[in-house]
Amino acid sequence: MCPRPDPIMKRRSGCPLNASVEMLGDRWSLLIIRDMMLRGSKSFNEFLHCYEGIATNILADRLKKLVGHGILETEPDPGDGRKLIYRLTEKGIDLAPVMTEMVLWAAAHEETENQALVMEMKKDRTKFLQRIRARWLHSRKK
Amino acid sequence: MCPRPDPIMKRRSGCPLNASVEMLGDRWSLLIIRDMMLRGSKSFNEFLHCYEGIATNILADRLKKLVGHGILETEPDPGDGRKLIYRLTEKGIDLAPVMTEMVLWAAAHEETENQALVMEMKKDRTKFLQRIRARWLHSRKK
DNA sequence: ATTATTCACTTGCATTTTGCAAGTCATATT
DNA sequence: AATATGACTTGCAAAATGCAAGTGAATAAT
Repeated sequence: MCPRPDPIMKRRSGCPLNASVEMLGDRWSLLIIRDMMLRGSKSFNEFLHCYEGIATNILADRLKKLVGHGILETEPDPGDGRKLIYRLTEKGIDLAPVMTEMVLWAAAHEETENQALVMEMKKDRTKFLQRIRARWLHSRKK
Repeated sequence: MCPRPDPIMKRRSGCPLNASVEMLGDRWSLLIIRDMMLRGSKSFNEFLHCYEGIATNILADRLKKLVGHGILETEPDPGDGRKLIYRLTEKGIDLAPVMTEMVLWAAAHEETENQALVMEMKKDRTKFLQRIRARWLHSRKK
């Protein structure tokens, strides 16, 4: 009885950076989260049409893992029985600072596009993060 | 003549987050950088004995890629001809804020160890980053 | 009411990456 | 001269990735 839902998920180490890397250290997870935060993507098809072009099987796998890690949660679309709505959890939206630092780092050291976004982040990091969180809060209240 | 050394390295997209993910989005790169920043590791053997246990071929590959991305640089050890000294470049040490946010995120949402480090980061993020950079500056002046 | 389309996935299969064990080879140490 | 160390390669099995082509339920069009 009462089988603990997540007894000891074994990690390579207890280091917090390692925990992050095991959840997010691949070529797609953070891009999915980016599309949710910045473009408001929330369905399989919207993720599928991200600029980088993820394959359907990989996307399905990553969504499953992100939900499993409590970074995303799902809800059936009330207006369309085929659709599933994906949303960032609190834990998920808390990745905004990570994403911001990664964007600013690359923008500072590589040739990248979307300078408008970078400028907005650089100008006032705190305000930018507040805006992302505010949009998220707004989107989740029915 | 004059073959441009890095003419157009093609990425999946020009998004700065994608650039970061393509350089750092795997299960080892950031752990190597962590060991350099926090433990002062600087040789192949030191990286090899990180707690998570990386294999020699993967380590060699990651070091090569990190050097290729300008995140690390090497220098032969003046005292021992077998040894190579790896050091973080300016671009590499600039990853400190990324690492910090990833650590704080995992510490906030997962069960992790090394609470001393986490506390130090949380207490005063700016001061923590300054200390890391100061140590790095000190280690690189001969 | 039937047909076509959309949506969120699976499945099969080839390619690539990862991981382990065992070399290799140039210094260093004894 | 013999042994050990440091930084890698190499071979090979297993896992992850990527592409194309399904599948099956729910909706939209005719």
